[in-house]
Amino acid sequence: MEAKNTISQMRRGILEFCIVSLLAKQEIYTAELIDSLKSADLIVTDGTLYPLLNRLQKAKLLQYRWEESDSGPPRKYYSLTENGEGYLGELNKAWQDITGSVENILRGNKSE
Amino acid sequence: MEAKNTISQMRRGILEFCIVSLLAKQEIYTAELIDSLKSADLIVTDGTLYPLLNRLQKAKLLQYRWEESDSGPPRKYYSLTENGEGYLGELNKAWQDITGSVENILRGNKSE
DNA sequence: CAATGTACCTTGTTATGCAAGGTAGCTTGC
DNA sequence: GCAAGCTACCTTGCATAACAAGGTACATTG
Repeated sequence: MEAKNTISQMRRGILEFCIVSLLAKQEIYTAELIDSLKSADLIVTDGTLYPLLNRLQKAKLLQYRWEESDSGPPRKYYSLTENGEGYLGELNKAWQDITGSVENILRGNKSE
Repeated sequence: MEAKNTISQMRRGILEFCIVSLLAKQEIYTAELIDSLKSADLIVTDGTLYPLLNRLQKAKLLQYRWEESDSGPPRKYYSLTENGEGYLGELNKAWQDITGSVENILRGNKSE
């Protein structure tokens, strides 16, 4: 109800982190990416993913190659570039910082 | 560098969760809120907070009362409404869901 | 009564998730 | 060999929100 918008907000940015993490493990194309995210209970549509992947690719964090399919048009298989690996490191650290901050707040570790 | 935008994206929504959590513990006004968030390493400016607090208050999740100060103009002390308590429960659950999803992805618990 | 400081608020910019709609390649059935 | 349907990729328009910058008002202090 009230929380819906905020909860999708919570997922922003985290989504990119998850995608980069998944791509660090294996080459993957968009539909598979959506399935992987869905099995981790992060719902996304392709209208969200394509712009995001293009953005990361233009930033040289991702690369892709075309691969033909047995059952339809060719697919773009994405993977991390070397820059992307470093970027993943930054995101990992940021994620740990954020979960740490949230835990501090929930536990009430205030400096007063 | 590259990660800056995404890292602020990560904090979106989480910020609101942290604020509601802090307000669940005690009445507090904006400057104190900023200090509390800062000691948990979540940097925010008042240009972010005022609109957010007003939005939550209009949604009847927060209430406030004026209190005079010894050293300046009066302050708005915010606290959770009853609805706000329920909302905090929703946000707590959402946060747990999200951290769970991220852990699944990082660990590679995919259903394939 | 001017200067300073504190507190609250608004406006404009930018980023991005998402829904909806569009293009094109490939297969299947006739 | 072509129409229909599926799969994959991409774009446009909208709504939301963090943030910087700038503004108003009240209180204290010299």
